[in-house]
Amino acid sequence: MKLYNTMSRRLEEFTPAGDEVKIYVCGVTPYDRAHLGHAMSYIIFDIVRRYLEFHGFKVKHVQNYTDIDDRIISRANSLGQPFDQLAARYMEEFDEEIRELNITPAHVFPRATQEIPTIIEMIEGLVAKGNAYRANGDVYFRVRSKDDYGKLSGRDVDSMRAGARVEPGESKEDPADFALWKGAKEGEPWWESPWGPGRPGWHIECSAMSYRYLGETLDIHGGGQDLIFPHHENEIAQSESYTGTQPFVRYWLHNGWLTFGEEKMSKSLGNIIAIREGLDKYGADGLRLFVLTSHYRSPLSYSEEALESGKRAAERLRLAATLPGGNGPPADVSVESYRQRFVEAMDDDLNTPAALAALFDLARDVNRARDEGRGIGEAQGTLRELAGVLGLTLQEPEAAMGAAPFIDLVVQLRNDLREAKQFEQADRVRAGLAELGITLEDGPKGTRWRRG
RNA sequence: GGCGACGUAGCCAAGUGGUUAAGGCAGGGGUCUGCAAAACCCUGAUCGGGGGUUCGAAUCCCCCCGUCGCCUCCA
Repeated sequence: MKLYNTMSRRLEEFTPAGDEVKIYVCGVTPYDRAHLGHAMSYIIFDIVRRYLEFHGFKVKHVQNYTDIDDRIISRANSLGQPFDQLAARYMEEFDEEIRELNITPAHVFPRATQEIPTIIEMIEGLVAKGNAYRANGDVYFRVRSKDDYGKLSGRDVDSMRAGARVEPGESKEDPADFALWKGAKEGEPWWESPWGPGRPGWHIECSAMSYRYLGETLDIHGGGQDLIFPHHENEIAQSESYTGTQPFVRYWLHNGWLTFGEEKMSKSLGNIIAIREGLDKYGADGLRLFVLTSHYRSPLSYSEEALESGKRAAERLRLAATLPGGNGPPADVSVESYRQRFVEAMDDDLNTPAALAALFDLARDVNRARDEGRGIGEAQGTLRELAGVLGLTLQEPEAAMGAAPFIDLVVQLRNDLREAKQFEQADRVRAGLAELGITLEDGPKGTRWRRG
């Protein structure tokens, strides 16, 4: 299979370096609710993993939590609660959302605050090698000590200097240098270190955690495109300087943006839709379909219409895959050619829109065969299997299934009315259920109901 | 200013040199149904604009118009 490598800026045939594929995905900073942009990114990397496993690769997947950083501290302070309590709350929420989104959990979910020894060890190594220096209570990475700095994002240090940010009180040698360790200010959480009390800077935690759990070289490192610079650029600088091994990462994968209208969906623009809201409104499969109808490297724009479309499309696949077929001769559906289309599409840098198109065509074949009363078990099995590779559950939303016996009872009463030709009464029952979000379908084998 | 992405039917979105330009949603017509729903059948675009290369371009080159992202908050 081919993957687009941000480092080389082209498609490359993927082969892991060892027996298992080592994947590190940059996780969230739990300072607020996660939004659909995050969901998009983690759905995409879930597919990377599922598809690698589909191909028979053994995968080790690590996804971190950066549970200490400026935003967490400032939000916690403004809410008047301990930073770790705030982070814990959002990590819990995120875990639950991941579960509901049917995203395969990483094998390891390390947290920055629990990796302080590794982080300190790495910083010490960088200082010892001359890649980092202390300044007041801080430690900075010396960008000029790595001559290929900027190779991932296509920047050179000189052209960056103008825009580099220097906070008051910082004493960097070069404006482009970045913090590995930040000395604690009044009222900030801190850990003891050789440079005095402080906390890790942004970037170093990922280098430390990926090193600890996956080693010097990762097969795949992923995240949103906004992480290319500075985050991933800096990770490369730290990791390669520390280990002396190149490359730090063999394949860099970055997903495009979720936009809201014409703008990027982001906290700072205040145009976010929370994952929770999306799940409640469109369901896990609906959200996933929405994400997958676009290629992962392209920007995807949010709109209610597009999400609604995803929800309807998910329902179409679900019904095709689950409604029973007839007793007739097995359908004449060449599942192998569909499987081949699917694999070809996915092998081509995870072309999920094309892969989905194959699934929808297969669904049409299934439906057609069902209409003819033929056996469709095999075709449905293939549909379910391939949809599963994309992480679709094809399950009905689980909410409110406790009402099922009552709905069954009402449906039965309505059918009594229909048998008595009391259609007006029967239609009123149907309309009433529709108001409650229950759709009825009268078929030759009786009445079926579903949510939506 | 530097680097990058994008503009395909009402909406979302594949395709990047060569059969009739995928698929989804929405819409219209039909079949089925007591009526619906679901499903099935039929139905829509020459690819931002202009020029060029080529036997042949949505797909390559040039110019123009428009949109967006990154340049140390960010999946």
